[in-house]
Amino acid sequence: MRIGELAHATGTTTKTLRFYEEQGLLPPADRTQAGYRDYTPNALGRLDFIHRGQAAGLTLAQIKQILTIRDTGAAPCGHVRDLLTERIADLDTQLTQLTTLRNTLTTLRDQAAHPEPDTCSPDQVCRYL
Amino acid sequence: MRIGELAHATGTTTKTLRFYEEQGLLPPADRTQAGYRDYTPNALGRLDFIHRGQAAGLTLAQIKQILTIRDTGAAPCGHVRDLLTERIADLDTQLTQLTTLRNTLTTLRDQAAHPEPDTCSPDQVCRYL
DNA sequence: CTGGAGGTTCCAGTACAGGGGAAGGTCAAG
DNA sequence: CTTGACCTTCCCCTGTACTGGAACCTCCAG
Repeated sequence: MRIGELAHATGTTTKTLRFYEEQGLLPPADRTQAGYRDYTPNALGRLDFIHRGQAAGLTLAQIKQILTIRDTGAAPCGHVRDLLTERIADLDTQLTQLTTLRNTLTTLRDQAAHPEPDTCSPDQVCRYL
Repeated sequence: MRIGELAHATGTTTKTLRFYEEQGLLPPADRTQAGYRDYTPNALGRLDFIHRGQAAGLTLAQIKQILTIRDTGAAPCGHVRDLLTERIADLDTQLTQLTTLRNTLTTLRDQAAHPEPDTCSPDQVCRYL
């Protein structure tokens, strides 16, 4: 399977696949005599996994960690669970912060709905922020 | 007021202040005979505003828009209100997506809490993701 | 044999908000 | 007179996940 086919089959681009290889997410592909990359169907599953990892908000570096564990022959379940737990904690922090920010901004905007430009000094730029 | 004092007073760094000047967020400061930047106290209010804008999640580019309007002599209230509205809509989108993701990840992690490594094929890398 | 669609490598750039550090000028204190 | 703190400009680097383009090679159809 050539790089263009694989890209098409997995909904990505040849650029991205070469990038993943360079980053160590995909093992160096075999080459044809002409020097073309020649992928086995295994690459499909691996790319699907990468996409699932990204959908879960993992970074390529984290996905690479899992793949590396898998490549040594071990089952990465434990590490995956830890990463998911960490990611969920991050999400909770982020959700809290964004909710607080949303409340603050809503209050500010409601105040700005009745502007009194005269009470804004150039120094503070804008009373409503 | 020299750049170091201003940086200290506003809790930032000289690097950042020069960067803001370069980006057009701060007007070019006056210079002493020696070529040192010499700030008026106005810079304090302007920097506070920049920090408030950042705390609201605005980008430097958006903050610059507001400052440019203010610098032409107009009150930027309307534009600020629009930016806040836009920002709140972005937050709502983000909150929805993150909440959905959080639910998905929680389900995945709970499944991964009872790992059955044998049922994970190397091809799919990990059953739990 | 030629054209076009693929492939190859390598270099550079995107957005974001700065940070690191070199080479040199300035100023007040000791 | 020198030391040290501060200032100047300059260019490159950080992290993230790619994307664009140049110059060149290879394969297949007409």
